[in-house]
Amino acid sequence: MIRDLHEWPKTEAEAVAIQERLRPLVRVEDPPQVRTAAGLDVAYRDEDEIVAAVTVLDVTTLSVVDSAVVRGKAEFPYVPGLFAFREAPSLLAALAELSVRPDVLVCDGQGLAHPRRFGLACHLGVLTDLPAIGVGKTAMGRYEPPAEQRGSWSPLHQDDEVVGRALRTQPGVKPVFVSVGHRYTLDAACDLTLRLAPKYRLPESTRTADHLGRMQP
DNA sequence: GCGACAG
DNA sequence: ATCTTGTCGC
Repeated sequence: MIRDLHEWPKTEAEAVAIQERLRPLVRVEDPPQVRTAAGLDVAYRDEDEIVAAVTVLDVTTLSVVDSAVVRGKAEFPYVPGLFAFREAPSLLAALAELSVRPDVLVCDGQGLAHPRRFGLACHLGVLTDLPAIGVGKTAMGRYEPPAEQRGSWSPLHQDDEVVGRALRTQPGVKPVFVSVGHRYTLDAACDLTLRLAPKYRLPESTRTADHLGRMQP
């Protein structure tokens, strides 16, 4: 179910090699019916102490139906492009404590919108084989600002390909950056993001996970 | 040398 | 990510 957890990298070169090995396992396809969505977020404390929080929401009511929190240590430094190696171990531990298996992971970061097309959402999706999407707060690539109204979007380009979308979840507010993680399509990922963000810029799933992690003593 | 750089 | 005052809006 969860692969490669016992061979976490010690160097950046090992980390890149793992990304390139797992990258072909990403599948882009229509997701099955989504009734619950998990929001994942990590809060940072002192030095390398981190708190991984996961909340599972009913996509229709946006109510929290399950949650888990795990305190841990960052086993990898923050390196742009290798973000998953810092947060994924604790997030996977938190996911393992859930009693409800979510239909999709909504990750705080990128999926295919990544220099090697294997961001956090792809990594978590492949390791768990759960559908996953990435909803980031900053762009990894170039884009034209979408129209000001909620729901409008524009393609996010990296090199010469479309790796995601800049999606306006609230009128007149900076867009979020949506990309496929695993077993999802870009269209479906944007639909889900809009359903999860009826009131604020970020999906309710990441907001509740963020609050939960921040609340931990 | 200068700017970029998920969280 | 986190460090931080006041301000605007619901």
